[in-house]
Amino acid sequence: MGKQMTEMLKGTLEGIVLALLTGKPAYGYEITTLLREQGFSDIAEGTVYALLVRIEQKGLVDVEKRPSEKGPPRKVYSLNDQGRQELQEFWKTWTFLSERIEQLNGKEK
Amino acid sequence: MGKQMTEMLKGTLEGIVLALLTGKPAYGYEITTLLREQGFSDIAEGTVYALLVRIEQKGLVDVEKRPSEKGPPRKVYSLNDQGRQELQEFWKTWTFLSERIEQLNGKEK
DNA sequence: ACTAGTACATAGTAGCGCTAAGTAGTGGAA
DNA sequence: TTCCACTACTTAGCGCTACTATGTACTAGT
Repeated sequence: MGKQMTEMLKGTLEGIVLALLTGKPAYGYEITTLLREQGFSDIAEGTVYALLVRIEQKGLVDVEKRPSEKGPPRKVYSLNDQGRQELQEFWKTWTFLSERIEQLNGKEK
Repeated sequence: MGKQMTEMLKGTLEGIVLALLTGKPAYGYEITTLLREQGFSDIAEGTVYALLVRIEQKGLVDVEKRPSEKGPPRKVYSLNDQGRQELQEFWKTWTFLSERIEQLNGKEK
């Protein structure tokens, strides 16, 4: 990751993961793969797992352990009501910020 | 500031300030005021000054000291070539990130 | 036995915005 | 003339988050 991207992900990655979880539950390894496919090609595994621990402790997701055919058991995370609410606030904050920034983009030159 | 916004500003605030500096030089107090007017209503003064120290040390801006009629001398910052280059990279990173996130926004629901 | 892929965990580090407290200068109100 | 408000800049310490690095554990193929 570039250093810029690393800093920018602070505060947005949580929202991104919550958004990924909307509709369909997922487990850590799966989420990491998804993120990498969607362009965050060198997201660190540890980053994702640490984030998942965090959002679980904040009570934004429900967790269920399920056996895997190919390795250790998976921890499947699904968004709960509190998580959905947090996600909504994420969108509000994001929209606000991105509007200001886009405005600055227009101004220069 | 909400905690979400605080985290989101990490990595974007520097770009925002660099963008503000495009075209017209400005000093710290002025930049803080500008940011507050543009919606970042409770940006901490210390945050801005610390950021200015940082971008000066990274060599992204030129600094000139000018007397003020109303207080201590001002430190006027202007974007230099390296700063303009950094700003360009900021836009690239921002565009990439915001496209991914906007895409997620469309997907849900 | 070895390797690769799947799956999760965590201690330590760096970077950045915030808090809080300070210094310094000017002008107006009490 | 004392006090306050505004202007203007500085900096130590804190909390949060992504990254680095390393480890554990299970399965399947060679």
